Amino acid sequence: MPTTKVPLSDLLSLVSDPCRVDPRGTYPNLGIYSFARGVFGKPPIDGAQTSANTLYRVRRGQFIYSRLFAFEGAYAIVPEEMDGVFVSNEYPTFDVDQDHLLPRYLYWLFQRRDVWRQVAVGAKGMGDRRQRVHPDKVLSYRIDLPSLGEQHRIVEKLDRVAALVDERRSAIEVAERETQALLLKAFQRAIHGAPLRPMAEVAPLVRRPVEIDLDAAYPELGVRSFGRGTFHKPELPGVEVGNKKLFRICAGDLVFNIVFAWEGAVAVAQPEDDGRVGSHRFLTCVPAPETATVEFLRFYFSTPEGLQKLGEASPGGAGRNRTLGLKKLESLQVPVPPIGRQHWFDRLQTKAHEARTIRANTAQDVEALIPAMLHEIFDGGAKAA
DNA sequence: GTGCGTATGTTGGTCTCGTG
DNA sequence: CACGAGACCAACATACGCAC
Repeated sequence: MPTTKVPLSDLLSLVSDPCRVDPRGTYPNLGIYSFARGVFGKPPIDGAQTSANTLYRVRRGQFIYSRLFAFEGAYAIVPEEMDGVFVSNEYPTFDVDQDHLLPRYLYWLFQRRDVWRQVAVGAKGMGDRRQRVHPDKVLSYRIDLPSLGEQHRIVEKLDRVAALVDERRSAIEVAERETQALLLKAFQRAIHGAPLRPMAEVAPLVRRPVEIDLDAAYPELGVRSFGRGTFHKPELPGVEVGNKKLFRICAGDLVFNIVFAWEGAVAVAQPEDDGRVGSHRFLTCVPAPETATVEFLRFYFSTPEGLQKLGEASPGGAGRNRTLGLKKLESLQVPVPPIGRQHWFDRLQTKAHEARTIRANTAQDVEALIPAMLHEIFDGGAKAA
């Protein structure tokens, strides 16, 4: 590219429009999402509540960032609808010299991780997990500055592709929801008219106590809420087990995290989970092969009906900690259609899962498109000197 | 085993104090 | 005395473990 590098200080000027806080006033407020995902409205600041005595007004088209989160891309252009909104002193704001730089071009430039990283190099803050970025760091960052016409062309191109990506993304989301809805419909058909039987008969509790060897290590298994499956916790050395009882988990177990079962902490132990252990908070149930399949039951506990039953079997009100009662689980009634119908449904689940994997891959490709274009446009050709 | 309180981790934010 | 940077705080999610 036949352009020269220009420091942002030639194009941006740090501005500040301080307003003394009036305790009788309220001040509309904005925040900036990390990863350059734009601004968001925050609840207005109440002049009587806040301890700040100065707030700063921002104007549309200004370039703004969060000093605390610049390292992870909290940069934005103030949109039309946020004109005149207030921010604290943690949000440096700049006027853009629009005769030479399109705000939208700057927006696209700051979509790039590379740029965040380069601007934040040497950022202040050692002991703290965060690193503030000083406005001088931003102003001294040097960018390629093509002509306004060229900037227009680049912005137009990126905006066009971004719109397509958005379209694609929402199409994927729609397909995802549709699959889920179809699956639920199919499930309801599968259980239509099926008898209800207690868990104790359908998938009795199977506990496999572990003898603790002080020299051994015990890899623990966790179950995420909201049906998000299992996860691996670090190994627990035998000496650290203390008096906690551990139970072995086998692939194919239906595992309940009893504290969070009511919000969907139910999963099927996968082959890679086999042999891991869980505390007494993790219940493992094994379906009787001729009666029920584990995936069928897991699905039931992800439906509104199944979750409601888990909720009813989980008393307690210590915040989100609601322990699923053991006896209550054993007597919990689940629908048990003929095993053939369950297998039919499980095949549908497998198909749906495959479709979801394919969509996830497509989604990944789609999401990679913009970063690839940014790379090509902003650092194709000449390397920074 | 159960129910419940509490510890710990994560994230997004403001406060305040030492210092040049 | 303004400002920068760590201290501190709030809200929430997750995990632990005591006492009955």
